[in-house]
Amino acid sequence: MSAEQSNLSIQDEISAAILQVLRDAHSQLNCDIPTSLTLERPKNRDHGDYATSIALALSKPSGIAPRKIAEIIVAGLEARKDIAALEIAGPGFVNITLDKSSQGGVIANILAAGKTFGHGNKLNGIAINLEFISANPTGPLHLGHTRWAAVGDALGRVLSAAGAKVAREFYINDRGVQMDKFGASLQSAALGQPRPEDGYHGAYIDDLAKEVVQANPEVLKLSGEEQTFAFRDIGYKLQLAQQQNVLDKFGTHFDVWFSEKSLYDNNFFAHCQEVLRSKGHVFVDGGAIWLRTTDFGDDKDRVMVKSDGSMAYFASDSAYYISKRERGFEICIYMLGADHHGYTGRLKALAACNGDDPEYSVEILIGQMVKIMEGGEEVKLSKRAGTIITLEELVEKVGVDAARYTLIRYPVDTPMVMDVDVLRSRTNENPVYYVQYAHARICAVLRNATDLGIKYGADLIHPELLVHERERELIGALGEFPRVVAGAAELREPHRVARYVEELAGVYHRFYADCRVLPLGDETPSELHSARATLCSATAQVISNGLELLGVSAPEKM
RNA sequence: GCGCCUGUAGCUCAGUCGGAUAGAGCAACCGCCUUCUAAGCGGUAGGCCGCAGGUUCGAUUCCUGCCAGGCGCGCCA
Repeated sequence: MSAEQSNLSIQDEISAAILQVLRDAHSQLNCDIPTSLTLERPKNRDHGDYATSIALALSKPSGIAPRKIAEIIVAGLEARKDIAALEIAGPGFVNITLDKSSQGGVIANILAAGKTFGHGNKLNGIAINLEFISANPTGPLHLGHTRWAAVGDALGRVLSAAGAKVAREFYINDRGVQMDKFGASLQSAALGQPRPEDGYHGAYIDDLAKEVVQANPEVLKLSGEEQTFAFRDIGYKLQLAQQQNVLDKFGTHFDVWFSEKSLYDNNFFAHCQEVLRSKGHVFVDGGAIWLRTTDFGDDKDRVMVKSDGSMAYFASDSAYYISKRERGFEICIYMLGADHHGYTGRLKALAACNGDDPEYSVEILIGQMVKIMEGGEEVKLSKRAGTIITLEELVEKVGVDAARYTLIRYPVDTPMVMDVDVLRSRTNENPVYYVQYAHARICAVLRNATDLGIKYGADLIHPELLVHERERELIGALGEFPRVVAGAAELREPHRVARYVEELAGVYHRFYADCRVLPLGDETPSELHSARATLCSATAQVISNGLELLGVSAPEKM
């Protein structure tokens, strides 16, 4: 139902109408007419509620002056009742001012759709595999993972809201020498021996080693390699559970915890190798088995099976990709840290080797570094992990909502600094509170409305009464939400939702300052009070829906 | 050397599938609570959108080159 609603939004209707006018004038224009058109929302209110520059864009291909084309558009729209004014401005912009009563439709849509307002069908039915975090289960999750824990989760929510079928996956790197080092580190910690030089040195290793022994005292009876492996396998499960627990508290949930090791069960890797071989890109050189990724633009070919018969990391990468495709995902999104951006070439080439269009089936998002400041200095040391601050410690410092919101509100391709002191503050400089405060404020107004017997709801919108500049601004902002969500999903940029919600909160605060919602003193309740309260409830709904997409709570009281 | 990312107000950053006067918060200054949450609102001030070319009706946005910073270039994982 939400899909139909967003299709029926007033701006979509008008842009469709403009395209129809242009198509009708095809013989005159004699050029290609675009298939879609997005109305802009002008910054300057003198330019109407919506504007389009399509006349300027079509001027060149048609050879007709832009103002002339604008006239055609205006003539074609003039009969519409939902448009109050049409104006041709500057070189050929068409400015559209909506009829006041037609704006009420937005409020009705919001109230009818409730939690699903903003959902759409832009990515309807597309099966997307969203892989993020993907850490070694050999220690606590740290800051580098934290950005993805927040952004990846939000992106998953946004993609789902746009209609995609999303599977969020955490790839557990539970194979290879890191795991063995981890086992050896636990073993030596438990036995009170010095840690291996290239092992893990964080303080958490001691605790974990104790836990392992406590849960399985018999490991102490083993010896040598057998004991190392026992520590590794038991410690791995405990550490993974700890990661899962922390993520759960952080509000980040996965559909699939995918074990790298499992790629080698039941000859799956052999099957993948055969798939790639059958497509002609596997070769043997120097006793190693390679994938010829240079066929598709990679810098160098990649080893899958080393000359000693052991598996290179890329073997897992390739098998994992094939697993995703065989499980029916058409788009595989990888969210990687900046230090892994060199993977782009090989992952795209891998897809091409599998016969896929890498531009479509593989998307790689690179997240730049996160730094954390406290007291004007960079925080580097973690008590637990020894070197790098952990996700858990960040949450202890600033709380889940502030941490998530701050991580999400910036585009991922720029490095960011989190200032703990700001995140603990409760003022304008802390956007999460700014937005949450707007929501709590509305809830307070609505509670008071109920106490005063002021009714509000879909049958009390009275759009003809909501003519104050601030009211029109607010209604206009509310109507943008579905487009913002669709854009965030399409561009894989959940931060757009955060920025929108901040904007909306600001518009609401200004409305609140200028438009009294509830009766003053012994003033008689009127339809305007109900209409404004209804507008408030629609705003609360949209703020709440926006925060939901970010995994941030929308408190009713603060 | 090659590749990816970044350079916008004093600070932290938005914006850009090319559009009308480049935005927000902080910091500075001046205002607004005898009635809905002041965790809020209004105002003043602050800009060669890194530099130089190109594309065009129009470039902060696209292209090229340069400068500066971050990151990466293993039969490691």
